[in-house]
Amino acid sequence: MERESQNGEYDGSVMTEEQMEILRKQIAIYVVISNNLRLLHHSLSSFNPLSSGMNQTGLGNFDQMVASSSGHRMSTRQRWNPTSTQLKILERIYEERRGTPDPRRVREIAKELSEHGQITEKNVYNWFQNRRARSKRKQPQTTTTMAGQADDAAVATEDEEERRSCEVSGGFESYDHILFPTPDLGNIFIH
Amino acid sequence: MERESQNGEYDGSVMTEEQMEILRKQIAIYVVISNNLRLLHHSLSSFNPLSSGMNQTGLGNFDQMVASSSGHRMSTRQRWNPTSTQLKILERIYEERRGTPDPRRVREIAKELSEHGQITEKNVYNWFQNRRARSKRKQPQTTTTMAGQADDAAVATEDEEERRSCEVSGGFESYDHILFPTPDLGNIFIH
DNA sequence: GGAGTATGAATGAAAG
DNA sequence: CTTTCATTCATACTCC
Repeated sequence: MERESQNGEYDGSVMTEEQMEILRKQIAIYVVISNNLRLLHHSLSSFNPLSSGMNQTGLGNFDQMVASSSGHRMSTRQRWNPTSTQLKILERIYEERRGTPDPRRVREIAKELSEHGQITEKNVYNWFQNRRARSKRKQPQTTTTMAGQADDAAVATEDEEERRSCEVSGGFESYDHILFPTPDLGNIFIH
Repeated sequence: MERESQNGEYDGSVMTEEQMEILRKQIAIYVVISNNLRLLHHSLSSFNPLSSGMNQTGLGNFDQMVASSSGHRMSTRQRWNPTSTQLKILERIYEERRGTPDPRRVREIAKELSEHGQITEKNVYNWFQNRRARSKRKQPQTTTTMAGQADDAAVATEDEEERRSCEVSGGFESYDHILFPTPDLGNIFIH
């Protein structure tokens, strides 16, 4: 991209709607990318606990954010925490049968998941309990539109409820050229 | 993203140091990219305020993140922070019904408080949760100097097999709150 | 500008 | 099942 946007150099010109749309899409993509990277990095950390010994340093913020999962802070783990593999399996099972956990099924699941780390039936049971309970409360998550108008510090943020699923991540592959660009940040913006 | 097989088969294979290093670099790059995008978007917003009508494209809401700059302080606020008015009201409500986080009244409260700034039901809910939890912790441990930081009594449970996976997921639900967040997208953007 | 602290948010577990 | 509690993580704010 040849615009000098990064420097805030606009020389008077303002973006067209079309350009804005492109920008929005790019931003959207980066949101997904960033998130995926975060998750990836995160899971990698758990797969390679030895890496905690190696440089937590060097990349600053991101590492810091992720580092907490591999720091030494976890010496006092008393509460079960699913491994990434376990979580993935749990999520998948949850997707299959969104219904009742089924006491018998719980046993099976626990058995299966024990292959990937310590786990008890109770853990599985609780997980499903929480999973369902919380996914239910997430619906009315209608972000209360806030009207800026206040004495204190109102923020007039337009906020419409839009619940479209991850359609963007679907067209993810076509952005490989974005995903693995040269470190030259000047070329971030395509075209 | 595709490096983890569906069945969670990972056994011995772990990233090499070199691969890790590459990953780190890529992540680092995206950290910068994201940050730049955020800044860019921020400046664009001021150029084209009309964009607010379309910005809620269903992805992480950049605007939420950016919008916070119009709050109290100039600092970009990623996480919700009650305005003084909101806090005052919250405290008052808390005093009224000390033991009741108001499962159903949360909505009312959120509605009311939205008059005084950005807020979601979740924010209100969390606030009461924390308020109660922390006011309770203060009492018994009066003058416990170290307060919440020092974890007393290291339980020192079984340490073998330290699973430090956190909220990694392969599922969708798990990061719905990131992709479709309540006004807080802080996880992605680090500063 | 790095350490310490206050607090918003996430979540496993348990109570109701 | 629903609601609450407890613990922990992450961040922002403050102060030196």
